[in-house]
Amino acid sequence: MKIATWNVNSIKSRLDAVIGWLRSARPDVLLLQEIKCLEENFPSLEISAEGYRSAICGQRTYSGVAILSRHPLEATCRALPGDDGDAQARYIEADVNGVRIASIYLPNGNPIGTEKFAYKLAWMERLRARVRDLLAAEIPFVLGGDYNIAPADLDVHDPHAWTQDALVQPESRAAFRRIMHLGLTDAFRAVHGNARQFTWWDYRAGAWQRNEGLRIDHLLLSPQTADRLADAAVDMEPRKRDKASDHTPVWCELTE
DNA sequence: ATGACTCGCAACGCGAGA
Repeated sequence: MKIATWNVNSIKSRLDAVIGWLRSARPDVLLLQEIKCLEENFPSLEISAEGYRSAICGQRTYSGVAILSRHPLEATCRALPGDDGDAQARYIEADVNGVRIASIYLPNGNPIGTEKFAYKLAWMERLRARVRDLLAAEIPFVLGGDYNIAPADLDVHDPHAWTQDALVQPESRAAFRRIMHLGLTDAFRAVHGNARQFTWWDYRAGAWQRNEGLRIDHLLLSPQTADRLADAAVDMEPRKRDKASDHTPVWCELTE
């Protein structure tokens, strides 16, 4: 079972790229972030024509997440529990082939010291509670998405240049570790050890051409799915194309 | 360089992203 995640920075602008990647990479499940549209405007027909069902959590202009699946999927929730007042479309969860799968768009949190940063940390605490509950229920899961966290300096092209950024703050990284320490596995790291590999490159200043990026998109596996981890990688091909998203897909393969 | 691009909105520049 191949599960991938990709922040597409608008599904409307990236529909051809997504369809092309579905055809070439043939994932069983593709998690999308920043679809930037309401559910009613999501191109479900075009996606369906490629053989994929979809579950959508949309909003106007910003954010928005989706789960595409070649297999039947049943949405289990369309918001991260823990704050009924949180209207941002950043979390959707579904069961596919006996695996609970979530598409996550974790808040960016910049600038640090603002309510945006506090929202990020609070959101991460809610995510930790969700992970704790899934583990307690012994539900096998894969939580994939744009975590907006570069877990270590290895995941940052120039750590010195990023010291004031919410994506690398000690509080951000500690919150990420609190989640990981519940017993999760970072699929890319489990397969590739300390390889230096980014998943996002700024559109500006030739960051892509200079390979000046961050590794902020992750697939986090529960113990039962980590047992089944056969392979994982970052696919750089979509980032090379014209009109690319600033993120590129990350995928993992689970044995059946 | 508090920059640089790219997106949606529906402005005819702005906010947000990371």
